[in-house]
Formats: sequence, C-alpha cells, structure tokens
Amino acid sequence: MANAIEPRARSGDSTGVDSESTRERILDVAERLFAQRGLAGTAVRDIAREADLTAPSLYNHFDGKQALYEAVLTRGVEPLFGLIDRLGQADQAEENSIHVLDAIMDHLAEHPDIAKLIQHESLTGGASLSHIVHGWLGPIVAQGLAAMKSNPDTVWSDDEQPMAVAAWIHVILGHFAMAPLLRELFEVDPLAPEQLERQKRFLRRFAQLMLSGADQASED
Amino acid sequence: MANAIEPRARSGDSTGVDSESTRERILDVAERLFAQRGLAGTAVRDIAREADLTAPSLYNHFDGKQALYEAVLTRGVEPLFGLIDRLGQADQAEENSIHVLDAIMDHLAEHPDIAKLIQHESLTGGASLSHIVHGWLGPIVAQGLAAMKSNPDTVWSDDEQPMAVAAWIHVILGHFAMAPLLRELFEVDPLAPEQLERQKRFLRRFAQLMLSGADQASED
Amino acid sequence: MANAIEPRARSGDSTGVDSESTRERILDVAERLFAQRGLAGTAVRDIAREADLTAPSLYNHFDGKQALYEAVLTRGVEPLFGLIDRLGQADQAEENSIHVLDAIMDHLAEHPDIAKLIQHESLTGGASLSHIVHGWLGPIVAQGLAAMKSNPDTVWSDDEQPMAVAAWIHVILGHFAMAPLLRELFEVDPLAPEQLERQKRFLRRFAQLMLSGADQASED
Amino acid sequence: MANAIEPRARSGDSTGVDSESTRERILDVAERLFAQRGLAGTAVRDIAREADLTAPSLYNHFDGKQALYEAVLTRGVEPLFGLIDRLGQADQAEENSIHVLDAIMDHLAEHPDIAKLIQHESLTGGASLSHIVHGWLGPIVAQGLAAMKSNPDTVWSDDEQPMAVAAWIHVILGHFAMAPLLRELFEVDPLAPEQLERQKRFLRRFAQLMLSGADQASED
DNA sequence: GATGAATGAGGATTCATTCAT
DNA sequence: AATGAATGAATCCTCATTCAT
Repeated sequence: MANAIEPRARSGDSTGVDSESTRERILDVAERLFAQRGLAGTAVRDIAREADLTAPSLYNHFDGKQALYEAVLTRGVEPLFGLIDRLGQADQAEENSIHVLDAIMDHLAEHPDIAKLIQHESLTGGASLSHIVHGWLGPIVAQGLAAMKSNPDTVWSDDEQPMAVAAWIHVILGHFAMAPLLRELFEVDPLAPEQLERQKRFLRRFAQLMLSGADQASED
Repeated sequence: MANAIEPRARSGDSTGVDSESTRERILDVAERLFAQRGLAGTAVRDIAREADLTAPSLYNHFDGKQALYEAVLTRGVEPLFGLIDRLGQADQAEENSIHVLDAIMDHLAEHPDIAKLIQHESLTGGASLSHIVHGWLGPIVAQGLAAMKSNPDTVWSDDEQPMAVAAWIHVILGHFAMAPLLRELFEVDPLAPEQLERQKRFLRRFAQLMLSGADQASED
Repeated sequence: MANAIEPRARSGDSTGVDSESTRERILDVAERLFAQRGLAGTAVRDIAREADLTAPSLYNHFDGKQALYEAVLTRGVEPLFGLIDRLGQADQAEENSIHVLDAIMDHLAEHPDIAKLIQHESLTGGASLSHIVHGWLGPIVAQGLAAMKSNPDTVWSDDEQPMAVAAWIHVILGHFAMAPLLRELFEVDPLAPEQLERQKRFLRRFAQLMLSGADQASED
Repeated sequence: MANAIEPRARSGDSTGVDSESTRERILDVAERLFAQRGLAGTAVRDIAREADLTAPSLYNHFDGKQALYEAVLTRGVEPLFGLIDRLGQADQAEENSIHVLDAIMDHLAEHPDIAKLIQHESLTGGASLSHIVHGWLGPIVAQGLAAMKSNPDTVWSDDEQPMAVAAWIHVILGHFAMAPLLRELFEVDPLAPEQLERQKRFLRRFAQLMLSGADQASED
C-alpha cells in the first residue's frame, strides 16, 4: 500500500512535456504490477496510485484496463520484433542464432517483467498471445529450427526438434518469469547483475548443446 | 471467518460417498479454473456453478477461496512428495533421477493443471510457493545436483549446475504450463497422448544431455 | 491509444461569426440529444463530440449542463411566446385559435424536438416546466377555454372544458413526441412532410370538433 | 430521500415469504422512480434504498438495471394484454371499444406510472417499445379502426382515421403521463379520484365524438 | 449438506466540471 | 476560444462471505 495521504508527490517535473511522461509512467507501473499480479489481480486504482494520479485520470491516457494491458504488452514485446528483422538478413544461421539469443537475453534482463507478462498470457490463453507468437516467437522458432536442421551433428530427430526449440524458450523465459521460485530454491537472486551474466553464459553453452548435442563452447 | 478449528466436519454420510465426491468435484473444477485463470481471476461462484452447487454450499466443504486454493495445490503436489521419498533411498543417483523424472512427467501428464498452478504461484510469488519449493522441488533439485556432481563427464561447472537443474524444471513445467503458447506456435496439442509420449522420450534424452553434456540414451 | 475520436474535424472556416455559429451548433446538437435521451441520459461529452469540440470547450459557451439544457428549452419555446402575443390582440377568439394552432403546428413541425423536450420536462417534473406552462401553454389554454365558452354550440360542460383543452395539447404534442411509437404502430413516419400536412389538416378539423362538438370544417 | 441511517426499517413482515414480497417491493419502487426520472435518471442505489436494501442485494432478484426496467415494464403492461383478449371475442365492436377504454382507464388510474413508462419508452425509442406496440397498442388500434370504419356516421376519411385513433392514445396516455404539467396548468390534480372519474366520463364522450363525429352520449 | 437472501468492500468506468496552457 | 489533463462524486456491478432456514 502506497501512501494514501499525499495524492500529489510528483518528484521534480517542471518540464512541460508532462503528458508523454505520464503515459510512460503509467506504463511502467502497469508493467510491473501486471507482471507481479496478472491482469485480473491488478486493480486499476493501484496502478493509478503508484503512478501518482487517480483512477479516472488514467482514463485520459488509456481507454481502459484491457487497453492498458495491451499497450504494456505491445511496448514490451515490440522491441523484440526489431531483433527478428535483423535475424532474417544474416547468412550464418547458427552463429546468428546465438547472437539473437544474447540480444533477447539482454532485452529481457533490462525488462524482466516482459517474460512474466508472456507467461501470464500463455497461462491464461490471453487474446494477445497470438500476436506475440506470430510476431515474435514464431520467427525465432523458425530460425532455431533452421539452424538445427542445417547442423549435421544435431542429435535431435525431426520429431524432436520442435521440442528442443521449445526447451530454449522455456529456459529463457523461465529464468525471468520464475524468478521468485528460483530465488526460493537456490537462494540466489536470478535478476542480480552477476547472476544474469552467468545465465547468459550458460544460455550460450546451452544453445550449443541443444543445437548439436555436444558442447563446443569455450569459456569467455 | 469460518471456524478455524474444524476444517473437516464431514458427518454421517449414509448414502455413501456423496460428500466425498462433492469435495472432489469441487477440487477438480477449482484446479481447472485456478490453472486457467489464476487465483485472482477465478470467482468462487464460477467454481461452484461448474461443480453444480451454489457458492454458499461450497463453504460447507472449504473454509474459503484461499483455503480451497491451497487444498487444490496440496492435492496436486502431495503425490509428488511420495516420489521424493523413494528418491532418497536409491543408490544409483543418476539412473534414479531419470526414473523420477519419468514418474513426474507421468503425474503431470495426468494432471496438467498442476504445472500451471505452480507457474501461477511462481509468477505471483504466492504464499504456498515456499511449501512447494521446500517440500517438492528442493529435494528434486538436490538430487539432480548430486547426480551432476557425481558424474565425471559433466560439462557444467559448479557455477552452472544450478542453472542446468533450473533448465530441467523450466522444460518440464513449461511443456504443460505453456501449452496454449505451444499449441499456437507448433500447431500441435502438447497435451495430446502421442505428443506427451514424445515429450517424455525427449525429456529422457534431454536429461542425459544436461547431466553429462552428451547423449547416451538409446530408444527404449 | 487514448482517444480514438478526433474532436477537431473542422473544415476551413476562417470566416467571421465562428463564435455564434459554434453556440448555435452546440444548441442544435443538444436539442437533438436531449430530446432523444432526456437530460439525465445525455452526456455533455456526447453533445460536445457531435458539435466537433471537446467537453471543456463547451464551457466557454454555456455555464454547464443545466444551463445548456435551459438554453435549449428557451430557444425552442421562446418563438412560441411571440405567437401568444398576437393571440391576445385578436377579436374573433375562435377563428384565431385555429390560426394559432396552425402556427404552432408549423413551428413544431420545423422543430419536432421541442415537443419531445416538453414531454420530457413534463414527465420528470423538471424545473423549467413552470416557465413553459405559464409563459406559453397557459395563454393558449386560456384562449382555448375562452373560445369554447363563447361558442354556444359547445358540447362540453364547464367541468369538461379543461379536459377538452388538455386533449388538444396531448394530441398536438403527442404527434411529435411519440413519433417513434406512431412509426411502429402505423408504419408511417409522422414527421414526413406529407404526413405533417395530413396531421395539420386533421388537427384543424379536430379543433373544430373539440370546440363545438360538430364538424364544420371543409377541406381547404 | 429516504433515511440514510437505518438500513432496516421493515414494517411488520414476520411471514416467511419474504422473497416474493421483496421482489414486488423492488418492482413497486422501481416503477415509481423509473416513471418519475426515466431509466437513465434513476440510480439503482436509489431504488434499493427505497426498497429497504442495498444495491448489491437487488442483484439477487434482478439481473441488472436494464432487466429490472424490463420487468417493471412487463409487469405494468402485461395486464393490459388480458383486456385485449376479451376484445377480440365481442360482437358489437363499437360498444365494446368503449368498455375496453373504460377498463384501460381504470387500470391506468390504478397504476398511473405505466403511462409515464410508456411515454418514456416512446420518447427514447426504447427497446421494449416494439413489444408494447405489437402486444398491446396494436390490437387496440386495430379495434378502434374497425369500429370507426363500421360506423356510417364517421366524419373521418380513411386517411384521417389512423390520426383519430392516435388522438385517443395521446389523450388517454397524456392525462396520466403529463400529470405534472396539467397540475401546473389547471391547478387540479389529474390523479385525484374525483378528477379521474371526470376524465373517464370525458373520455367516453370523447370516444363517441371521435368515432362518429357527433356527440351521442348522455350524462350518466 | 444445501440454498436464497443479504451485504460490505471493492472494482472498472463515466460524468460534469475545473484549470493551466 | 479551445484543449489536455486531472479529479471527486457517482454509477453499475462483482465478489467473497455470512446467516437463517
């Protein structure tokens, strides 16, 4: 519960462009709360309060809770679409995949709520799921499958390859989305910078392993 | 607040196990709805309606929404605890791990909602998370780590081993919990019997790979 | 995306009387909406939107919803007051009545929303009702009563005369105010020009009938 | 404005059949308020308060505001349907019409809000209008037209007959629906018993007049 | 064991209005 | 004269829960 007394606690914004900053502030808060509590578990009033306004004011910026949710999702996932574009132009599928995974990890590390949002969407079969899948995960998966097929050393049969790619996704998203569980389990904060670095290194080797079935990566 | 003393007030059910069956029916529906929509997103009335009674009647069987939720979690996770017990007694850590994973997969396959419940709990940092972690996942992880350490061929450094174990968990849970996403992505139902069989085979090889870094499994 | 509606769709009017035309535009829209949905059922924002501005802008022209409502009523009813003035000066009460009814019909035909507004006011016992009654209907009624009394052939007793005059009013207002009902009932649009013409003819004969109890009107 | 302090002020109902009586009590209050203020102008909470319960409790009896509104309308108009049935069986169309008008007047006199509800519906073009028209007004109008056509003395041409029938409706409904206006205009309460009696007598003569164009009724 | 009725708390959203720009 | 942003009040409605029957 934030403070219920001071409705105005603006820090130091005397700049005129309050509008855009308010919108972003709302999105930031909403992203955090939706990620923590899910769509149904988050009250519009809570978002508003933490963004330093009243619930009705929020409706000056977004058409409603669902619209806000979708804006959060869009803002979070859209940048990942850009990564995909660069993916299609590369020559070396396999090596490229590694770099894209790295970039994705970096983005998710900076916005760890996005992974949670995606898992929420997936769990509840939300309406935006289709958009996420076809715009973002689909191309990545296609790229992963291509890399796998073009690798003569792969240990996965055609049947297994989709599952191997799915495993990638689960491992990447899971690291962020299930942070509370991992914290409890390993008594380490998965989102701490050094831990993120470790996970990135791990993921690189893991990708190699999934791709070829053998470990060729060297410590960097 | 209902009575905190008698959580079970089942009396003489002369006609047979009607009472017990109602309780189970409620748990079944609740498990399904909680898994689909999460705790906050599920209305007690909806559970009651689908279990063919009214919301107040539900309170004859459970002390409230939270209590029902916990009963669902307990019923879903408890059977897994039994698996853990047998785990501790075995000699061959590695081989045993494989069997336990198989058993877990079988259980999750029969109750696919459990994986979703665990992910919901993890995402929202629910109160029952600690119980799940220490009662169930903890021992499995310990066992997995032990198997890894005792394997001289492992490719994972001490640092990486927890992440490798976490990867297991993500892949197992993810297959069930993110079924809607996978369905959209691969246009295959991950919960269809033949697909579950494939996933089990895949998981066995995946476990080998994670354990040793090389694939030694043969088709069984 | 906050608002999906563009409040500005003004074409290219750099001509002078923008202010006055805006005020009239608002009054036109408000009259239509208040007539359709009543005072409570009409949102200021809806009026503003249909008048191509935003709700706050509307406050530059009117002091508030209630003030706007009263302005609409006044603008609608005021012209009728003029008719009344001419009424008092005439000699032949009866014949004059007929002409005034004609003039009222003509005015209502051009502004069919006014009848609706009056009925809304009457149904809800609105605050402006008294103004309408004493300023407009009162004199008409007095005139009608006088015409009746001065007619030796009238079939109505003193007791009945007010009800006969009320019947006039109901028939005149009803034709416009209950247009939706009549449309559904007779499958004819009461506001269509030829139908209005018919109603005017009918009303003339009806007035004769009410006045004297016998039909003396010939087709004109 | 009821008292906001005592939520329970039940008079003397120790009988068990509270349910049905509550439902009726709500309908009574709702009928009154909807008639006074219209659908949009009436707050569910106001209805609930005057019916001695809280707004949420009202939802145990009705599915929502709209549903309550329709229930009020149905309850109010349905009894009139019964009158229509008896209408079809009679031989003497003309004489019968008079009796039916009497019966309708009696019903509306006992439930003066119904006329207001119908006018509200007609003004706003409500969804239930069609039901009212085809179930109730339609047959009455048909009967009225038949009586008119079968009367050789009628002064109304075929063209005018629908308008003459419409005039009936306006006069009948108007007397109740526009009661506030009439009160202000004639300083007599149209709903007072003796005034209702007068209006009924007037209406009988008015019907004669409209039917034949001449007055044949004698004082009773 | 089941239910209809009731309710306090809360939830999303609308509304009329103000104000700085 | 116009508007974007803000807001208190209110609106409809849902929810978990209680209780008498």
